[in-house]
Amino acid sequence: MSPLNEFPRATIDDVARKAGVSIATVSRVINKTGQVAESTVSRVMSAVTELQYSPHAAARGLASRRTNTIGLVIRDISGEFFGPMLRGIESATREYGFDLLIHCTYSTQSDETYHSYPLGEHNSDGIVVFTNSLDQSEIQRLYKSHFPLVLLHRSPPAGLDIPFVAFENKTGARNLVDYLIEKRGYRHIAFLRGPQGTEDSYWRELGYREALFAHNIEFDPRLVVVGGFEESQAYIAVTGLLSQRVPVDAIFAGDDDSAIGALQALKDAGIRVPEDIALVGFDDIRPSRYLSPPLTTVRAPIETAGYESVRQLINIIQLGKAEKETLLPTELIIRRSCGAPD
Amino acid sequence: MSPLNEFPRATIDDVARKAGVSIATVSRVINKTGQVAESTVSRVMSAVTELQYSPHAAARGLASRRTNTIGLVIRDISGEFFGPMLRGIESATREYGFDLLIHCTYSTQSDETYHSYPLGEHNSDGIVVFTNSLDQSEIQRLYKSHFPLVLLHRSPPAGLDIPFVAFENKTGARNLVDYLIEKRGYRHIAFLRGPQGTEDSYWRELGYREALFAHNIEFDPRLVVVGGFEESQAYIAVTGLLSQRVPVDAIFAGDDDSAIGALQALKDAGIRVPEDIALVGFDDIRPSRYLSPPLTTVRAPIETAGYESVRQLINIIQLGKAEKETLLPTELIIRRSCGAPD
DNA sequence: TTGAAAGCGCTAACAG
DNA sequence: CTGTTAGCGCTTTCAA
Repeated sequence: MSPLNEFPRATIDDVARKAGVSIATVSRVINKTGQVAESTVSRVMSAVTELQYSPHAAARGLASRRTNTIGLVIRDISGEFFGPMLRGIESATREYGFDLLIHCTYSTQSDETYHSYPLGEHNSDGIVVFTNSLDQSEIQRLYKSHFPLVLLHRSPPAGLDIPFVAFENKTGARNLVDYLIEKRGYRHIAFLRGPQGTEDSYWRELGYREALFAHNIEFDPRLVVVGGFEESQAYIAVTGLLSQRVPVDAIFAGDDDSAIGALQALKDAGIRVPEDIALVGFDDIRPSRYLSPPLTTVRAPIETAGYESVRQLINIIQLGKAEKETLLPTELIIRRSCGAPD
Repeated sequence: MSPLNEFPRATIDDVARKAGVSIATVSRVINKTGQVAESTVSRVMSAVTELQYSPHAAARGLASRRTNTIGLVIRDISGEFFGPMLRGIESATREYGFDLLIHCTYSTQSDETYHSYPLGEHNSDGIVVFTNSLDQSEIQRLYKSHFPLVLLHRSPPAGLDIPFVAFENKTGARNLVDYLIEKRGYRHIAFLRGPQGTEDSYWRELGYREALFAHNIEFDPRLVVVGGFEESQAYIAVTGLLSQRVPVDAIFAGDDDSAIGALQALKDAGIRVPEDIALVGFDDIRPSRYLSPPLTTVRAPIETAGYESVRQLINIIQLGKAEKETLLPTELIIRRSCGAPD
């Protein structure tokens, strides 16, 4: 009936039979566990090749209580951020010989009969949780069951001692705003926040405020609006900001996506960038260098962060421990949008 | 020793015991297979909830001979193409209740003792193969073992009857070049090929040639150079083309990435786009609309193609059949780079 | 409508 | 160095 299994795969028994040994020996050879005579090894190996034998992952997992798989939980696949991040995650995963299972929590279809946990001890050896893709209670549940966990671009909920990986957001933002003030002479710098509760946004704003404070510039709440880390929302936010008639000579968009929306809003309002108002972003996504003018921003090591999160996770799985906190440095990328010469 | 299993998960036995039924009944309730009394169902369900039971994927797979997982094989994770494609793939996967396993074939580490097949009947119910991520022999092996397979953005090797999903590349290119000739009056149109053996490039070039032919423009091989679907290579190719002093009034870059490189080459050579030479691409990736001038291109339904490939694959898995060929239509996106008014 | 029991293919003691 | 054997947690006949 099922289209599967019309031509059954070779099993460990087939290999054992063909090589004239027991399945235990085959297992030893395949997994390089225990001593096996040279001649036996080669007999087994040729049987493996001949039969095109590949161990059945489920059987292996069941017997060894290890899945050899790590899971990635994300909210959805979107934006310029995702590709590089996954590239880092995948390469670490493969480098350490694990498989990669991906799960998006976007549309939680609630027509399930029972609350199924998509990723967990039943199908992976540990998971990387991206920002707020999993709610607090689920993180807590996994944590309490001692399931290996690493958080990417978010810190753990209060009281939970879970390793996490993030950018040096505050320092990056601080350096950027310092530069705007010191080298380019701006004093009325607006900030475009990310969505409510985004940690990245929180720390970037803190860096922004610190820079203002360090230069004796009073923080003006009217200059902080919500750009939502997103093009269209940023457009609206900046349009609104301009209509307020508050003096603004530069805009720090919390991320490059919102910078793109901001740029459009400025252009549509007939404002020249950077002559009338300067614009800077954060992340250095692909389109940023192609904008007119090219965008000054802070380059975040997105791929490295992904890689590192998996490395830490595998440390937990294999050694039982990892760095509690991995903060990756950023780099200031100066382009024309801040008024710098080409 | 192992950090795992310090707090063992609930098994089907635990649930059965707590609900006062046999494990067979629990299985029936969970999988909605077979008749179970209303009252029994609710007893089982509350036991499940209470114990936070989640079926062990490996055990399930071993017993049922189904993994409930589909695999994606790609060469590497790169470019603007990847994100949207994966979004489509993931959403179909989730919609049909399958898990998604990803494998990159980029650096085939050959230090494996035996040739391991990363994705196959041992860990997935079927796989989607992206372009040329898997060599012919491996595709053949899987095909011959009747393993469910769908090819994405490539057609099957000769003689193998494998369903595939792709864009209407030829029609898209044909429409684009027709437009350049008919509406914008260009006659000396260059073409930037993709890497050797790329099917997308092959069909796009065919559309380009058809359009020339249909308008009695002789095909000039000097106008076809290799842009490699990549920024830096396209830069070099276009720079070389310009130095040849062959008349060119428009460039059709085989994809948008190479269009970006071409644009830079033109600018660096002091050539105005579109006044001196027009430029068009294919794909409509994110940066294209932000270039100066914004890029005329052909929008390809990248996400839909991903979605569709999984849908076809699941049809094979569940019904044993699928469309042999799914070609998705493209859309002409006119922007300033081809000389069109804003 | 329910339960008993036989595996699924493999790993990991434990013997030899 | 090698073989025997007992499960891993679940699905699926087959009986009741």
